[in-house]
Amino acid sequence: MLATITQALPRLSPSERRVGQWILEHPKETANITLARLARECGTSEPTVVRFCRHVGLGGFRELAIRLTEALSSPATYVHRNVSPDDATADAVIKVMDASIQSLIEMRSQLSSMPIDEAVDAMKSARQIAFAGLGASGHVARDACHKFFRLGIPCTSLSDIPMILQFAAITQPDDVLVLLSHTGRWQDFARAAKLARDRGATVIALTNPDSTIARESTLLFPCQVIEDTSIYTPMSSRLAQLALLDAVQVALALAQGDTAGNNLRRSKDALKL
Amino acid sequence: MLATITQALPRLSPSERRVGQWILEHPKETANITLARLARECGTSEPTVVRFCRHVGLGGFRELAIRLTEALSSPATYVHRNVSPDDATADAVIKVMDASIQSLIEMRSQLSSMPIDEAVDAMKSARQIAFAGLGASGHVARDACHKFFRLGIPCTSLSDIPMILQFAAITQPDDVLVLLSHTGRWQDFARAAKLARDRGATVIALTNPDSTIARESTLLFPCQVIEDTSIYTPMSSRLAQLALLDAVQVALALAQGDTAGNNLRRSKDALKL
DNA sequence: GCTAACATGTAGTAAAATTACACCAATTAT
DNA sequence: ATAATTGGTGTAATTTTACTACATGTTAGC
Repeated sequence: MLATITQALPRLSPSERRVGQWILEHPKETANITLARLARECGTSEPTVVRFCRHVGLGGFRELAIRLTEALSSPATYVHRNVSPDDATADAVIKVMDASIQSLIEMRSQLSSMPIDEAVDAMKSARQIAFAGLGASGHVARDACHKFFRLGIPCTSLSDIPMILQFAAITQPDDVLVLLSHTGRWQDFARAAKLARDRGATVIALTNPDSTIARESTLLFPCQVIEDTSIYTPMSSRLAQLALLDAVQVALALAQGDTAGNNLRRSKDALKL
Repeated sequence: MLATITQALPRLSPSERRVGQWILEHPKETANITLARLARECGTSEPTVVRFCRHVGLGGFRELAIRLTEALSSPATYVHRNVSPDDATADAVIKVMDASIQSLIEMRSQLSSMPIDEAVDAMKSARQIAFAGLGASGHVARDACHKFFRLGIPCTSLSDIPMILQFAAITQPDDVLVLLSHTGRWQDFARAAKLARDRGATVIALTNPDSTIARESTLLFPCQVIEDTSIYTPMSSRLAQLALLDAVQVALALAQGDTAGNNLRRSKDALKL
């Protein structure tokens, strides 16, 4: 959460930035402050504070308190530092690992705000599930497809724009389309989301909450991008997405009960030598 | 906090006890419920809930939410526990996440014993790199391929046995073959490793150290499999492998110096809109 | 110099938490 | 046995708090 704020800081307006800075300086107090007091403390007005919350991907001021206590009580040990060319290899490797761990820890602390139950509901009764992603997200999509199909649900993975759009155009109401995008910038994804939603399908997005795709989707799993200021930094958020999908898959398996248990067991047995 | 409530339970009045019990049963929901709803949920009135809060040593209802999220998000260690069918969804999801985090932390602690520098050396001067994996590891292989090729080195990913064997049979001394296997059991992989090594190529294995593949390879990155006693447990080691390859890639980029920097920058720029 | 987009604050509204008070039941004292 | 007292509980009013709609000012672009 604190990382999200730090990262969002530069693209905020002056007054909102003051709010963000104050929070970063007094995270503990912010946990149980009142909207009015925080506004006064930052020399601004209440709506500005609320707008700030929205901009960092929160539903409102109330959520800020929750997210913040969450962030403070989870041990934030693996701090993200950038890799620079003069790092010794060992240092660099550790840094990369730490960044990965950190992104998972952050995701963990945000799990409670994710619509997992809703997603599971939609998937449980789905006619088919399609996972769509480009580039690095394409791998995630394929991985997810491979994972979910073992539960006995028809799955596809789509990794180019034409296929995604075509799929969206012929969805049925009980289809589920899962969109994977780190930035949420691809306009065609948003178009696909709208298409599918208009046809009654459930659109689940794992993406930047402050994006078009997020707005066009039925269910949103916010995945903030840790902006990689260093070109060496890999996409740790990719790992987080994978882990999140793991979690959803397990939740779905539990919801399915015996069916899933049997399917999983059979597909594991098939690999035995 | 939850302990405090449990402890206070017997000395509370009937209606307040109902409140306490409901909270203990639904701790996650309580975190962002409203006073009115909680009262209705427990079949009592709002003041009773407030009185309950006072009785367990809190200043008011608002503090309850804070203390509760604190309690829920604080478990310091990410211990791996198995998922069982009667877990509430939220619990299961947290467990899966914890398992993933734990596997990365373990990998981090073993980094120093891994032949990263040797691997980087081999890759830096490689004519080409091939990543081979089946099933879940196939996705890892493709991901790695996509990642390393941005450094300007010719890469392929191989995800079926015949292709892997064929590739191994025609390798040249400055080729690198990376084998990905969780269990290390596939005999054909070991055969491929031997073939390639006989032809002078470098064989890097990310696998179970106690396996044939491990013995046949030039460089070994030991990846222990967290034996999944529960069929619901997903392959967390997959994440660890991904993260490890991330780290190697960054190490390689640093070793390449300017070349890598430029290549990375160019491939990132190509995605800009 | 005008328009459009954005930033920010004012004032109002809805909702949520808290408090004051009244009622009832059970127990105790007369 | 009945009146009085106490603890528990809910109703309704009050206050606080978060949020929204709107208006004003400010900056950037044509």
